[in-house]
Amino acid sequence: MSSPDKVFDALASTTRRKILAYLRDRPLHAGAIAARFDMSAPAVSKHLSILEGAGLIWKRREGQFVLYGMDQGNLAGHLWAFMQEVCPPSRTLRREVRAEHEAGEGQPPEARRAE
Amino acid sequence: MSSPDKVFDALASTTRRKILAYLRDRPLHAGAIAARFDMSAPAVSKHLSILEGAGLIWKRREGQFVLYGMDQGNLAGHLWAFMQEVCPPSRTLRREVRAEHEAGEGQPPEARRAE
DNA sequence: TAATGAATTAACTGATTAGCTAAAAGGTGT
DNA sequence: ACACCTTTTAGCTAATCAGTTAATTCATTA
Repeated sequence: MSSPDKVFDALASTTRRKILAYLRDRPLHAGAIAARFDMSAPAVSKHLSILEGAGLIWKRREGQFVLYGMDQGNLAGHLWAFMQEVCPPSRTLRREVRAEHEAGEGQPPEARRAE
Repeated sequence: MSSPDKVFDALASTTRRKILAYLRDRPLHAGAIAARFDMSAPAVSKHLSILEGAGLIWKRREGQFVLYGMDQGNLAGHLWAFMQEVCPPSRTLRREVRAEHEAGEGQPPEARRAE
C-alpha cells in the first residue's frame, strides 16, 4: 500500500480524525486518548497504529505509558501534494504561467503537464 | 453521514482519487471515465455517485451521455477546513494569539480548547 | 414503435473493517 | 518472584465495501 493510500485510508475514519484533533496541541498517552472514546482500549490502539503506519503520528514509550503525538509536517505535506495534483491553479495564475512559458520557450504548456 | 465524513470517505479510494485527477482539467462523460479503468462501467458509476454525494463533482445529462466535472471549490474548502482543525498555526502566530487572549480575558488558553 | 447505445440500479459474492473479549507483553514497585 | 498497571496482540463476529453480471431507465434514430 503506497504512502498516500495509507494516509487517505487513515483519514477516512471519524475516530481517527478525532484522534488527530486531540493531538493537535500536545502529545497524549494512549490511555488518555482511549478515555475520550466510547470504545475499548484495544480498538483505540488499533486506530493509533493505523495513524502511525500512515506516518501521521509518532509514538514513544515512557515507562509503562506510551506517548503519541502528531507528525504535523507529514499530514500537511500529503494533503498539499494531493491538492496540487487535483486542484488546478486559478485561472489568472494559469494565464500568468502560460504567458511566461510562451515568452520563454517554444513549448505549449500542455506539453509540460504530468500525464 | 456528515459532510466531511462523506468527503473523506470518498477520498479514501484510489480509484476515486484517480477520477478526480482525470477531471482536474476538464469534464468527461461517464463512458470516457470508465474507459480508463480496468473495471466494469457499473463499478465506475458507483464511484461517481459517491464522489457526487460528497459534493466533490457535479453531473449533467447531455443527450444520452452524462457529463461529470469537478467541484473544485468544495474539495479545496473541505481540505482547508480539516487542515485548520488539525494543523496548529505556527509557533509565532500562536504566541501572538495567546498574548491577545491574555490581555483581553482572564481565561488561560487551555480552557478554550475543545474537550 | 422498435432497435440501439449510454448509464444506472438491483441483486449477489468475496474481502476488508471495526468493534468486542481474552490473553500476552512490557514496565514499576514491593 | 509477585502483584499491579498500561498497552498491544490474537481470535472472533457483524457490518460494510468493491467488484461482478443481469436487468432497467433514458435518449436517439430508423
